[in-house]
Amino acid sequence: MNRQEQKQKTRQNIINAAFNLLDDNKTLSAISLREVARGAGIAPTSFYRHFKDLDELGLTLVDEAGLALRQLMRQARRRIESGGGVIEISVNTFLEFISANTNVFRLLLREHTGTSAAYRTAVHREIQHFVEELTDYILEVQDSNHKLAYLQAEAMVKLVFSAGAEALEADPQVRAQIGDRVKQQLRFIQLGALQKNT
Amino acid sequence: MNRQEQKQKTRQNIINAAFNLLDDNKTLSAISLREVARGAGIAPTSFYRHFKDLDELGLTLVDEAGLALRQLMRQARRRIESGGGVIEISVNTFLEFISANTNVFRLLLREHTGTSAAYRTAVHREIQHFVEELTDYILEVQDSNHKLAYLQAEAMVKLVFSAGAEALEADPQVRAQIGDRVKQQLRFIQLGALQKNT
DNA sequence: AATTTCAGCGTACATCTGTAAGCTGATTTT
DNA sequence: AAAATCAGCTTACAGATGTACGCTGAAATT
Repeated sequence: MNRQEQKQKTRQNIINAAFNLLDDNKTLSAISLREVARGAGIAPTSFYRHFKDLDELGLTLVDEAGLALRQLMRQARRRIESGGGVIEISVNTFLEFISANTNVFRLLLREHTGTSAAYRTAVHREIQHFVEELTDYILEVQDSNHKLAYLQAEAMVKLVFSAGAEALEADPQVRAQIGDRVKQQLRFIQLGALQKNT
Repeated sequence: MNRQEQKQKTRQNIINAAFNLLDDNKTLSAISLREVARGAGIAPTSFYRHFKDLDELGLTLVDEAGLALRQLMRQARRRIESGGGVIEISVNTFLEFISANTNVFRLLLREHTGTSAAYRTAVHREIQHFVEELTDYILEVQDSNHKLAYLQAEAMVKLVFSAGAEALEADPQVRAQIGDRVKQQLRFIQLGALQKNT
């Protein structure tokens, strides 16, 4: 194994260790360097060979979470193109994402209203990207004006994230109910926005 | 001054100190006993004369926040009775509340998605109360069925809280824009729910 | 007046934190 | 083959944390 490869691997270990710490009711600002090092199987001080700061690690995690979010969007779009109700498929895809990447979503959720301004804005940017993509999509399929479409998209994303927050702590069975509920609410918005437009 | 009175006063000092610590990017789970004691002007160990735990203090704070939320609802209802658009007045009242009780709202917002399950459910309960009150109100004025009204109320509350989160970090000028935006979004929901009903 | 209660204090300790300093040994470069 | 690099280690230290223990003096009770 290369030296660079080895370093990359350790770096990934650190990142994974940090994500795993989120399981245990931790915020990014609440995890400690030593904990992370322990989880990654390295000495505390070795951490500095990879990150200048815990903050730098934190921002890296947010970036990774954002990346996952974009993959989620791509997947949803692909599924929609192969037919099916947009709302139905989007919500399902989102809920699957939450089940598969629990800690990634947890991170986004917590840091969105968290204590670090840097993390907050970083997460906000990712969500904003989400909103903009949805706005474009609405403009494509729904014939509306940009401002209206944006308002609609923003409201929808907020509701979906909010539902995701609930789903995070619920049994799979309850999750399905949460999904159904948010789907209906999204339809309210869709109907309302359409009516407003005409 | 009575002994009891003095104790009450110190207790309030502790509570105020804790609320003030939220200013400075702290979660309930991130504030330390010693910090609080320092802020309240007592020795660290004296804290235990008033609270068993930091957790006990935390739950007390959540309770106080819930109380403030109910007062907010009462005020909004009173204003609505003296005439004016429901959405308009509700959102305005809510935004005023946020400006006047910044840290109370900050607390609710942070702990709602925070790391302590106990705080989360405590906050959830308060918000749920909010949703139920709004459901009843909708049923009064809008002639709908209970399930639909509940869905509508829940969506509205979520959007309002979400907007509140944004407002919390914005200039007063931007706050007004946020208010306008959420008002429009609430109208989407209202329109959509009405249409769905008929 | 004598006794009990108890809010608040000071001291003390074990545990955790971030990080500075310098070493080691394998990998890479020359 | 010799030299340089550098990921990871050990040791060390100064802070911060929660909290156990026992004291004090004023207020409340008897």
